[in-house]
Amino acid sequence: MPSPTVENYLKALFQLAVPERGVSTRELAGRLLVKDASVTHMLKRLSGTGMVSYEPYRGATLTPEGRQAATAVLRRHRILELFLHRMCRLSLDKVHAEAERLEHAASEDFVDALDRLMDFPTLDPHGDPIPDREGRLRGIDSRPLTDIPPGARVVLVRVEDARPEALTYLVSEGLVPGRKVTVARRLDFDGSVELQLGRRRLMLARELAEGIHVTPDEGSAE
Amino acid sequence: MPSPTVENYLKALFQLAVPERGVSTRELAGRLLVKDASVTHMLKRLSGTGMVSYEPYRGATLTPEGRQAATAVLRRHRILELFLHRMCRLSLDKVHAEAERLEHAASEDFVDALDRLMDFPTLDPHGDPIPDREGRLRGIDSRPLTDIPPGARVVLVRVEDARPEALTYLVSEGLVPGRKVTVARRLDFDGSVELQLGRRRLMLARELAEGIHVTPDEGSAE
DNA sequence: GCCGAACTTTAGATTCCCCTAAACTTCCTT
DNA sequence: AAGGAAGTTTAGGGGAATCTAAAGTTCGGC
Ligand SMILES: [Mn+2]
Ligand SMILES: [Mn+2]
Ligand SMILES: [Mn+2]
Ligand SMILES: [Mn+2]
Repeated sequence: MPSPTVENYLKALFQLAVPERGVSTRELAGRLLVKDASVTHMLKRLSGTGMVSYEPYRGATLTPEGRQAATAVLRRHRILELFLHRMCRLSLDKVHAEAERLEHAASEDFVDALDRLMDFPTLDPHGDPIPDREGRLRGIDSRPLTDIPPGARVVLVRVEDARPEALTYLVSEGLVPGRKVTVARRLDFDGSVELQLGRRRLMLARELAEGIHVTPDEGSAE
Repeated sequence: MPSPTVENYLKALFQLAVPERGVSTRELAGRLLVKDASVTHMLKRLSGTGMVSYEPYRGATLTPEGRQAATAVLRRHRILELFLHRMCRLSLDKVHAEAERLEHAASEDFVDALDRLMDFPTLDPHGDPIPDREGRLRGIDSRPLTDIPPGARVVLVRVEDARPEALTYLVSEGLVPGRKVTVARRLDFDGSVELQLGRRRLMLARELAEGIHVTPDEGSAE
Protein backbone atom coordinates (compact mmCIF):
# COMPACT_ATOMS: atom_id res chain seq x y z
CA MET A 1 0.00 0.00 0.00
CA PRO A 2 1.47 3.38 -0.97
CA SER A 3 1.96 5.93 1.82
CA PRO A 4 -0.11 9.12 1.89
CA THR A 5 2.94 10.99 0.67
CA VAL A 6 3.37 8.73 -2.33
CA GLU A 7 -0.33 8.99 -3.13
CA ASN A 8 -0.08 12.76 -3.06
CA TYR A 9 2.87 12.71 -5.46
CA LEU A 10 1.02 10.43 -7.87
CA LYS A 11 -2.13 12.55 -7.76
CA ALA A 12 -0.14 15.73 -8.36
CA LEU A 13 1.72 14.12 -11.23
CA PHE A 14 -1.61 13.15 -12.78
CA GLN A 15 -3.17 16.57 -12.34
CA LEU A 16 -0.17 18.51 -13.61
CA ALA A 17 0.34 16.27 -16.63
CA VAL A 18 0.17 17.83 -20.07
CA PRO A 19 0.38 15.65 -23.18
CA GLU A 20 3.89 15.18 -24.60
CA ARG A 21 5.77 16.74 -21.69
CA GLY A 22 7.09 15.46 -18.39
CA VAL A 23 6.12 17.26 -15.21
CA SER A 24 9.04 19.29 -13.89
CA THR A 25 10.59 18.99 -10.46
CA ARG A 26 9.80 22.60 -9.66
CA GLU A 27 6.19 22.30 -10.65
CA LEU A 28 5.69 19.33 -8.39
CA ALA A 29 7.52 21.01 -5.54
CA GLY A 30 5.25 24.03 -5.89
CA ARG A 31 2.10 21.94 -5.86
CA LEU A 32 3.13 19.77 -2.93
CA LEU A 33 4.70 22.56 -0.91
CA VAL A 34 8.02 20.80 -0.52
CA LYS A 35 11.52 21.72 -1.71
CA ASP A 36 12.85 20.76 -5.12
CA ALA A 37 15.44 18.45 -3.62
CA SER A 38 12.73 16.46 -1.86
CA VAL A 39 10.93 15.96 -5.16
CA THR A 40 14.06 14.70 -6.92
CA HIS A 41 14.54 12.23 -4.13
CA MET A 42 10.97 10.96 -4.32
CA LEU A 43 10.96 10.75 -8.11
CA LYS A 44 13.88 8.39 -7.95
CA ARG A 45 12.05 6.24 -5.46
CA LEU A 46 8.84 6.21 -7.51
CA SER A 47 10.81 5.44 -10.61
CA GLY A 48 12.32 2.48 -8.79
CA THR A 49 8.89 1.06 -7.96
CA GLY A 50 7.71 1.45 -11.54
CA MET A 51 5.00 4.00 -10.85
CA VAL A 52 6.80 6.84 -12.58
CA SER A 53 9.12 7.11 -15.51
CA TYR A 54 11.76 9.68 -14.75
CA GLU A 55 14.70 11.02 -16.65
CA PRO A 56 16.96 13.35 -14.64
CA TYR A 57 16.67 17.00 -15.73
CA ARG A 58 13.77 16.05 -18.02
CA GLY A 59 10.83 15.68 -15.67
CA ALA A 60 8.58 12.75 -14.82
CA THR A 61 5.52 10.97 -16.20
CA LEU A 62 3.21 8.37 -14.71
CA THR A 63 3.47 4.82 -15.98
CA PRO A 64 0.17 2.98 -16.60
CA GLU A 65 0.32 1.54 -13.07
CA GLY A 66 1.07 4.98 -11.65
CA ARG A 67 -1.83 6.46 -13.58
CA GLN A 68 -4.19 3.83 -12.25
CA ALA A 69 -3.07 4.48 -8.67
CA ALA A 70 -3.43 8.23 -9.18
CA THR A 71 -6.97 8.10 -10.54
CA ALA A 72 -7.94 5.76 -7.72
CA VAL A 73 -6.89 8.44 -5.24
CA LEU A 74 -8.71 11.10 -7.23
CA ARG A 75 -11.85 8.99 -7.28
CA ARG A 76 -11.73 8.54 -3.52
CA HIS A 77 -11.09 12.25 -3.04
CA ARG A 78 -14.00 13.41 -5.14
CA ILE A 79 -16.54 10.91 -3.86
CA LEU A 80 -15.55 11.86 -0.32
CA GLU A 81 -15.89 15.56 -1.10
CA LEU A 82 -19.36 15.07 -2.49
CA PHE A 83 -20.39 12.97 0.47
CA LEU A 84 -19.08 15.57 2.91
CA HIS A 85 -20.94 18.33 1.12
CA ARG A 86 -24.17 16.65 0.14
CA MET A 87 -24.79 14.39 3.10
CA CYS A 88 -22.75 15.85 5.95
CA ARG A 89 -23.50 19.43 5.03
CA LEU A 90 -19.90 20.59 5.27
CA SER A 91 -19.45 23.83 3.38
CA LEU A 92 -17.95 23.82 -0.09
CA ASP A 93 -14.75 25.51 1.03
CA LYS A 94 -14.06 22.99 3.81
CA VAL A 95 -14.60 19.68 2.03
CA HIS A 96 -11.33 19.74 0.13
CA ALA A 97 -9.08 19.79 3.18
CA GLU A 98 -11.06 17.03 4.85
CA ALA A 99 -11.05 14.83 1.75
CA GLU A 100 -7.33 15.47 1.35
CA ARG A 101 -6.77 13.47 4.53
CA LEU A 102 -9.55 10.91 4.23
CA GLU A 103 -8.56 9.91 0.69
CA HIS A 104 -5.53 8.08 2.11
CA ALA A 105 -7.46 6.20 4.78
CA ALA A 106 -10.67 5.24 2.96
CA SER A 107 -10.79 1.79 1.31
CA GLU A 108 -12.27 1.16 -2.12
CA ASP A 109 -15.09 -0.74 -0.42
CA PHE A 110 -16.01 2.20 1.75
CA VAL A 111 -15.86 4.66 -1.11
CA ASP A 112 -17.93 2.37 -3.31
CA ALA A 113 -20.51 2.25 -0.54
CA LEU A 114 -20.65 6.05 -0.48
CA ASP A 115 -20.90 6.04 -4.25
CA ARG A 116 -23.95 3.78 -4.02
CA LEU A 117 -25.42 5.80 -1.14
CA MET A 118 -25.33 8.88 -3.38
CA ASP A 119 -26.61 6.99 -6.43
CA PHE A 120 -23.43 7.00 -8.53
CA PRO A 121 -22.75 10.71 -9.02
CA THR A 122 -20.52 11.95 -11.84
CA LEU A 123 -19.38 15.32 -10.51
CA ASP A 124 -17.82 16.40 -7.24
CA PRO A 125 -19.21 19.48 -5.45
CA HIS A 126 -16.73 21.77 -7.24
CA GLY A 127 -17.89 20.49 -10.60
CA ASP A 128 -14.89 18.23 -11.21
CA PRO A 129 -15.60 14.86 -12.80
CA ILE A 130 -15.39 11.71 -10.66
CA PRO A 131 -13.22 9.03 -12.28
CA ASP A 132 -14.88 5.64 -12.69
CA ARG A 133 -13.36 2.48 -11.22
CA GLU A 134 -11.18 2.02 -14.29
CA GLY A 135 -9.80 5.53 -13.96
CA ARG A 136 -11.60 7.02 -16.94
CA LEU A 137 -12.80 10.53 -16.47
CA ARG A 138 -15.32 12.31 -18.55
CA GLY A 139 -14.33 15.75 -19.73
CA ILE A 140 -16.95 18.42 -19.42
CA ASP A 141 -16.92 21.06 -22.05
CA SER A 142 -16.82 24.37 -20.37
CA ARG A 143 -14.74 27.49 -20.73
CA PRO A 144 -13.12 29.74 -18.16
CA LEU A 145 -15.03 32.91 -17.37
CA THR A 146 -12.16 34.88 -18.85
CA ASP A 147 -13.10 33.55 -22.30
CA ILE A 148 -16.74 34.63 -22.25
CA PRO A 149 -17.83 37.71 -24.20
CA PRO A 150 -19.73 40.42 -22.31
CA GLY A 151 -23.48 40.03 -22.36
CA ALA A 152 -23.47 36.24 -22.27
CA ARG A 153 -25.68 34.45 -19.76
CA VAL A 154 -23.87 31.40 -18.35
CA VAL A 155 -24.12 28.64 -15.76
CA LEU A 156 -21.16 27.90 -13.52
CA VAL A 157 -20.14 24.28 -13.94
CA ARG A 158 -16.85 24.20 -12.12
CA VAL A 159 -15.18 26.30 -9.45
CA GLU A 160 -11.58 25.27 -8.87
CA ASP A 161 -10.70 24.34 -5.34
CA ALA A 162 -7.00 25.09 -5.45
CA ARG A 163 -6.78 28.18 -3.22
CA PRO A 164 -8.99 27.71 -0.15
CA GLU A 165 -9.34 31.41 0.70
CA ALA A 166 -10.40 32.14 -2.87
CA LEU A 167 -13.03 29.43 -2.64
CA THR A 168 -14.27 30.78 0.68
CA TYR A 169 -14.77 34.16 -0.94
CA LEU A 170 -16.55 32.75 -3.98
CA VAL A 171 -18.86 30.69 -1.78
CA SER A 172 -19.69 33.80 0.25
CA GLU A 173 -20.71 35.52 -2.99
CA GLY A 174 -22.83 32.56 -4.02
CA LEU A 175 -20.54 31.64 -6.88
CA VAL A 176 -20.93 27.86 -6.72
CA PRO A 177 -21.59 25.28 -9.42
CA GLY A 178 -25.12 25.64 -10.77
CA ARG A 179 -25.30 29.38 -10.21
CA LYS A 180 -26.33 31.43 -13.25
CA VAL A 181 -24.71 34.76 -13.96
CA THR A 182 -24.34 37.30 -16.75
CA VAL A 183 -20.96 38.56 -17.85
CA ALA A 184 -21.16 42.34 -17.68
CA ARG A 185 -17.70 43.44 -18.79
CA ARG A 186 -14.28 42.11 -19.49
CA LEU A 187 -11.22 44.25 -18.87
CA ASP A 188 -8.79 43.16 -21.49
CA PHE A 189 -5.76 44.91 -20.03
CA ASP A 190 -5.72 42.81 -16.86
CA GLY A 191 -8.11 40.02 -17.71
CA SER A 192 -10.56 40.73 -14.91
CA VAL A 193 -14.27 40.08 -15.39
CA GLU A 194 -17.31 41.89 -14.04
CA LEU A 195 -20.42 39.84 -13.35
CA GLN A 196 -24.04 40.81 -12.96
CA LEU A 197 -25.43 38.93 -9.96
CA GLY A 198 -29.11 39.75 -9.67
CA ARG A 199 -28.99 43.49 -9.11
CA ARG A 200 -25.43 43.56 -7.84
CA ARG A 201 -22.24 43.73 -9.83
CA LEU A 202 -19.07 41.97 -8.84
CA MET A 203 -15.57 42.42 -10.16
CA LEU A 204 -13.37 39.33 -10.28
CA ALA A 205 -9.63 39.50 -10.76
CA ARG A 206 -8.25 37.38 -13.60
CA GLU A 207 -6.74 34.88 -11.14
CA LEU A 208 -10.19 34.17 -9.75
CA ALA A 209 -12.08 34.28 -13.04
CA GLU A 210 -9.73 31.77 -14.62
CA GLY A 211 -10.72 29.19 -12.05
CA ILE A 212 -14.43 29.49 -12.81
CA HIS A 213 -15.64 27.40 -15.73
CA VAL A 214 -19.00 27.95 -17.35
CA THR A 215 -21.29 26.85 -20.17
CA PRO A 216 -23.91 28.91 -21.99
CA ASP A 217 -27.21 29.02 -20.11
CA GLU A 218 -29.51 27.25 -22.52
CA GLY A 219 -31.92 26.36 -19.72
CA SER A 220 -35.03 28.13 -18.41
CA ALA A 221 -35.87 31.13 -20.53
CA GLU A 222 -35.80 33.81 -17.88
CA MET B 1 -1.88 17.51 15.78
CA PRO B 2 -0.77 14.12 17.10
CA SER B 3 0.35 11.53 14.52
CA PRO B 4 -1.70 8.38 13.92
CA THR B 5 0.92 6.46 15.86
CA VAL B 6 0.67 8.72 18.87
CA GLU B 7 -3.12 8.52 18.74
CA ASN B 8 -2.92 4.74 18.74
CA TYR B 9 -0.66 4.75 21.78
CA LEU B 10 -3.00 7.07 23.67
CA LYS B 11 -6.06 5.01 22.79
CA ALA B 12 -4.33 1.79 23.86
CA LEU B 13 -3.20 3.38 27.12
CA PHE B 14 -6.79 4.38 27.79
CA GLN B 15 -8.24 1.00 26.99
CA LEU B 16 -5.68 -0.98 28.96
CA ALA B 17 -5.86 1.26 32.02
CA VAL B 18 -6.89 -0.28 35.31
CA PRO B 19 -7.38 1.91 38.39
CA GLU B 20 -4.33 2.34 40.60
CA ARG B 21 -1.83 0.73 38.26
CA GLY B 22 0.28 1.98 35.38
CA VAL B 23 0.07 0.19 32.04
CA SER B 24 3.19 -1.90 31.46
CA THR B 25 5.52 -1.63 28.51
CA ARG B 26 4.87 -5.23 27.53
CA GLU B 27 1.14 -4.87 27.63
CA LEU B 28 1.27 -1.89 25.31
CA ALA B 29 3.69 -3.62 23.00
CA GLY B 30 1.37 -6.60 22.78
CA ARG B 31 -1.64 -4.47 21.97
CA LEU B 32 0.11 -2.31 19.40
CA LEU B 33 2.09 -5.16 17.82
CA VAL B 34 5.45 -3.44 18.24
CA LYS B 35 8.51 -4.42 20.25
CA ASP B 36 8.97 -3.46 23.88
CA ALA B 37 11.90 -1.21 23.04
CA SER B 38 9.72 0.83 20.68
CA VAL B 39 7.19 1.38 23.44
CA THR B 40 9.80 2.58 25.90
CA HIS B 41 10.99 5.07 23.31
CA MET B 42 7.50 6.38 22.64
CA LEU B 43 6.57 6.60 26.31
CA LYS B 44 9.49 8.92 26.87
CA ARG B 45 8.34 11.08 24.01
CA LEU B 46 4.74 11.17 25.22
CA SER B 47 5.91 11.91 28.71
CA GLY B 48 7.85 14.86 27.30
CA THR B 49 4.74 16.32 25.70
CA GLY B 50 2.72 15.96 28.87
CA MET B 51 0.21 13.44 27.54
CA VAL B 52 1.50 10.59 29.66
CA SER B 53 3.04 10.30 33.07
CA TYR B 54 5.76 7.69 32.96
CA GLU B 55 8.13 6.31 35.52
CA PRO B 56 10.76 3.94 34.12
CA TYR B 57 10.17 0.30 35.11
CA ARG B 58 6.82 1.32 36.63
CA GLY B 59 4.53 1.69 33.63
CA ALA B 60 2.60 4.66 32.28
CA THR B 61 -0.68 6.49 32.86
CA LEU B 62 -2.53 9.11 30.84
CA THR B 63 -2.54 12.66 32.14
CA PRO B 64 -5.86 14.54 31.93
CA GLU B 65 -4.81 15.97 28.55
CA GLY B 66 -3.81 12.53 27.35
CA ARG B 67 -7.10 11.09 28.50
CA GLN B 68 -9.03 13.76 26.65
CA ALA B 69 -7.09 13.08 23.46
CA ALA B 70 -7.61 9.33 23.86
CA THR B 71 -11.37 9.52 24.31
CA ALA B 72 -11.59 11.86 21.33
CA VAL B 73 -9.99 9.15 19.19
CA LEU B 74 -12.27 6.52 20.67
CA ARG B 75 -15.30 8.68 19.94
CA ARG B 76 -14.25 9.12 16.32
CA HIS B 77 -13.56 5.41 16.01
CA ARG B 78 -16.91 4.28 17.33
CA ILE B 79 -19.01 6.81 15.46
CA LEU B 80 -17.20 5.85 12.26
CA GLU B 81 -17.78 2.16 12.95
CA LEU B 82 -21.47 2.70 13.43
CA PHE B 83 -21.71 4.81 10.30
CA LEU B 84 -19.86 2.18 8.26
CA HIS B 85 -22.15 -0.55 9.53
CA ARG B 86 -25.50 1.17 9.68
CA MET B 87 -25.32 3.45 6.66
CA CYS B 88 -22.66 1.97 4.41
CA ARG B 89 -23.67 -1.62 5.11
CA LEU B 90 -20.14 -2.82 5.77
CA SER B 91 -20.22 -6.07 7.71
CA LEU B 92 -19.64 -6.07 11.45
CA ASP B 93 -16.30 -7.82 11.15
CA LYS B 94 -14.89 -5.30 8.64
CA VAL B 95 -15.81 -1.99 10.23
CA HIS B 96 -13.11 -2.08 12.89
CA ALA B 97 -10.16 -2.17 10.49
CA GLU B 98 -11.63 0.60 8.37
CA ALA B 99 -12.36 2.80 11.39
CA GLU B 100 -8.88 2.13 12.69
CA ARG B 101 -7.51 4.12 9.77
CA LEU B 102 -10.25 6.71 9.35
CA GLU B 103 -10.16 7.69 13.03
CA HIS B 104 -6.85 9.50 12.40
CA ALA B 105 -8.03 11.40 9.35
CA ALA B 106 -11.57 12.40 10.33
CA SER B 107 -12.05 15.85 11.89
CA GLU B 108 -14.33 16.50 14.84
CA ASP B 109 -16.60 18.45 12.51
CA PHE B 110 -16.99 15.52 10.17
CA VAL B 111 -17.60 13.06 12.97
CA ASP B 112 -20.12 15.39 14.61
CA ALA B 113 -21.92 15.53 11.27
CA LEU B 114 -22.09 11.73 11.17
CA ASP B 115 -23.27 11.75 14.77
CA ARG B 116 -26.14 14.05 13.81
CA LEU B 117 -26.89 12.05 10.65
CA MET B 118 -27.38 8.97 12.83
CA ASP B 119 -29.36 10.86 15.48
CA PHE B 120 -26.79 10.82 18.29
CA PRO B 121 -26.31 7.12 18.92
CA THR B 122 -24.85 5.85 22.23
CA LEU B 123 -23.48 2.46 21.21
CA ASP B 124 -21.18 1.35 18.42
CA PRO B 125 -22.12 -1.71 16.34
CA HIS B 126 -20.20 -4.04 18.67
CA GLY B 127 -22.12 -2.74 21.65
CA ASP B 128 -19.34 -0.52 22.98
CA PRO B 129 -20.38 2.87 24.36
CA ILE B 130 -19.59 6.01 22.32
CA PRO B 131 -17.86 8.67 24.45
CA ASP B 132 -19.54 12.07 24.46
CA ARG B 133 -17.65 15.22 23.40
CA GLU B 134 -16.29 15.64 26.92
CA GLY B 135 -14.91 12.14 26.95
CA ARG B 136 -17.42 10.67 29.37
CA LEU B 137 -18.51 7.18 28.61
CA ARG B 138 -21.49 5.42 30.02
CA GLY B 139 -20.87 1.96 31.37
CA ILE B 140 -23.38 -0.70 30.43
CA ASP B 141 -24.03 -3.33 33.00
CA SER B 142 -23.60 -6.65 31.39
CA ARG B 143 -21.74 -9.83 32.22
CA PRO B 144 -19.58 -12.08 30.11
CA LEU B 145 -21.27 -15.25 28.87
CA THR B 146 -18.90 -17.26 31.01
CA ASP B 147 -20.65 -15.90 34.14
CA ILE B 148 -24.17 -16.92 33.18
CA PRO B 149 -25.77 -19.97 34.80
CA PRO B 150 -27.19 -22.64 32.48
CA GLY B 151 -30.85 -22.21 31.60
CA ALA B 152 -30.75 -18.40 31.53
CA ARG B 153 -32.23 -16.57 28.54
CA VAL B 154 -30.07 -13.56 27.64
CA VAL B 155 -29.60 -10.79 25.07
CA LEU B 156 -26.16 -10.11 23.61
CA VAL B 157 -25.23 -6.50 24.31
CA ARG B 158 -21.58 -6.49 23.38
CA VAL B 159 -19.35 -8.60 21.19
CA GLU B 160 -15.69 -7.65 21.53
CA ASP B 161 -13.95 -6.73 18.32
CA ALA B 162 -10.41 -7.55 19.35
CA ARG B 163 -9.67 -10.63 17.21
CA PRO B 164 -11.04 -10.12 13.71
CA GLU B 165 -11.24 -13.84 12.80
CA ALA B 166 -13.18 -14.54 15.98
CA LEU B 167 -15.62 -11.79 15.10
CA THR B 168 -16.00 -13.12 11.58
CA TYR B 169 -16.97 -16.48 13.02
CA LEU B 170 -19.43 -15.05 15.53
CA VAL B 171 -21.07 -12.94 12.82
CA SER B 172 -21.42 -16.04 10.64
CA GLU B 173 -23.25 -17.73 13.51
CA GLY B 174 -25.52 -14.74 13.98
CA LEU B 175 -23.99 -13.87 17.34
CA VAL B 176 -24.25 -10.08 17.11
CA PRO B 177 -25.51 -7.47 19.59
CA GLY B 178 -29.28 -7.79 19.99
CA ARG B 179 -29.39 -11.53 19.40
CA LYS B 180 -31.20 -13.55 22.08
CA VAL B 181 -29.85 -16.91 23.16
CA THR B 182 -30.23 -19.45 25.94
CA VAL B 183 -27.24 -20.77 27.85
CA ALA B 184 -27.47 -24.57 27.63
CA ARG B 185 -24.41 -25.71 29.55
CA ARG B 186 -21.25 -24.47 31.09
CA LEU B 187 -18.17 -26.65 31.24
CA ASP B 188 -16.43 -25.60 34.40
CA PHE B 189 -13.18 -27.42 33.72
CA ASP B 190 -12.32 -25.30 30.67
CA GLY B 191 -14.83 -22.46 30.91
CA SER B 192 -16.50 -23.14 27.59
CA VAL B 193 -20.19 -22.43 27.13
CA GLU B 194 -22.83 -24.18 25.06
CA LEU B 195 -25.63 -22.07 23.63
CA GLN B 196 -29.07 -22.96 22.36
CA LEU B 197 -29.62 -21.07 19.10
CA GLY B 198 -33.15 -21.81 17.92
CA ARG B 199 -33.00 -25.54 17.35
CA ARG B 200 -29.20 -25.67 17.03
CA ARG B 201 -26.64 -25.94 19.76
CA LEU B 202 -23.27 -24.23 19.58
CA MET B 203 -20.21 -24.74 21.71
CA LEU B 204 -18.07 -21.69 22.39
CA ALA B 205 -14.54 -21.91 23.78
CA ARG B 206 -13.86 -19.83 26.89
CA GLU B 207 -11.74 -17.36 24.89
CA LEU B 208 -14.71 -16.59 22.70
CA ALA B 209 -17.37 -16.65 25.39
CA GLU B 210 -15.44 -14.18 27.53
CA GLY B 211 -15.72 -11.58 24.80
CA ILE B 212 -19.50 -11.83 24.60
CA HIS B 213 -21.36 -9.71 27.14
CA VAL B 214 -25.02 -10.19 27.89
CA THR B 215 -27.94 -9.05 30.07
CA PRO B 216 -30.95 -11.06 31.17
CA ASP B 217 -33.70 -11.10 28.55
CA GLU B 218 -36.48 -9.29 30.31
CA GLY B 219 -38.13 -8.42 26.99
CA SER B 220 -40.85 -10.18 25.01
CA ALA B 221 -42.17 -13.15 26.92
CA GLU B 222 -41.50 -15.93 24.48
C1' DG C 1 18.74 -12.81 51.62
C1' DC C 2 19.80 -14.50 46.97
C1' DC C 3 18.95 -15.97 42.27
C1' DG C 4 17.00 -16.42 38.16
C1' DA C 5 13.13 -15.43 35.21
C1' DA C 6 10.50 -11.91 33.50
C1' DC C 7 10.43 -7.49 32.30
C1' DT C 8 12.45 -3.08 30.84
C1' DT C 9 15.67 0.08 29.11
C1' DT C 10 19.78 1.39 26.37
C1' DA C 11 22.52 1.34 22.26
C1' DG C 12 22.87 1.35 17.59
C1' DA C 13 20.86 0.69 12.97
C1' DT C 14 17.19 1.37 9.34
C1' DT C 15 13.46 3.49 6.49
C1' DC C 16 10.70 7.33 5.13
C1' DC C 17 10.32 11.92 4.27
C1' DC C 18 11.75 16.33 4.76
C1' DC C 19 15.37 20.23 4.90
C1' DT C 20 19.65 23.47 3.49
C1' DA C 21 23.63 24.35 0.89
C1' DA C 22 26.47 23.45 -2.79
C1' DA C 23 27.34 21.65 -7.31
C1' DC C 24 25.77 20.73 -11.75
C1' DT C 25 22.81 21.08 -16.32
C1' DT C 26 20.01 23.27 -19.50
C1' DC C 27 18.90 26.70 -22.42
C1' DC C 28 17.85 31.61 -23.38
C1' DT C 29 19.98 36.00 -24.45
C1' DT C 30 23.28 38.66 -26.13
C1' DA D 1 29.41 30.89 -28.83
C1' DA D 2 29.52 32.32 -24.58
C1' DG D 3 27.64 33.64 -20.13
C1' DG D 4 24.34 33.59 -16.86
C1' DA D 5 19.83 32.67 -14.95
C1' DA D 6 16.76 29.22 -14.01
C1' DG D 7 16.13 24.73 -12.92
C1' DT D 8 17.86 20.31 -11.00
C1' DT D 9 20.54 17.12 -8.59
C1' DT D 10 23.90 15.75 -4.98
C1' DA D 11 25.57 15.75 -0.34
C1' DG D 12 24.77 15.78 4.25
C1' DG D 13 21.61 16.00 8.10
C1' DG D 14 17.31 15.58 11.14
C1' DG D 15 13.00 13.76 13.26
C1' DA D 16 9.60 9.99 13.63
C1' DA D 17 8.99 5.35 14.22
C1' DT D 18 10.56 0.96 13.92
C1' DC D 19 13.87 -3.08 14.76
C1' DT D 20 17.66 -6.32 17.11
C1' DA D 21 20.87 -7.24 20.59
C1' DA D 22 22.81 -6.29 24.86
C1' DA D 23 22.61 -4.54 29.44
C1' DG D 24 20.00 -3.36 33.52
C1' DT D 25 16.05 -3.79 37.03
C1' DT D 26 12.44 -5.99 39.66
C1' DC D 27 10.52 -9.41 42.27
C1' DG D 28 8.78 -13.98 43.55
C1' DG D 29 10.41 -18.40 45.31
C1' DC D 30 13.42 -20.79 47.87
MN1 LIG E 1 -3.85 14.02 0.26
MN1 LIG F 1 -13.02 18.91 -5.68
MN1 LIG G 1 -5.84 3.55 14.59
MN1 LIG H 1 -16.18 -1.25 18.09
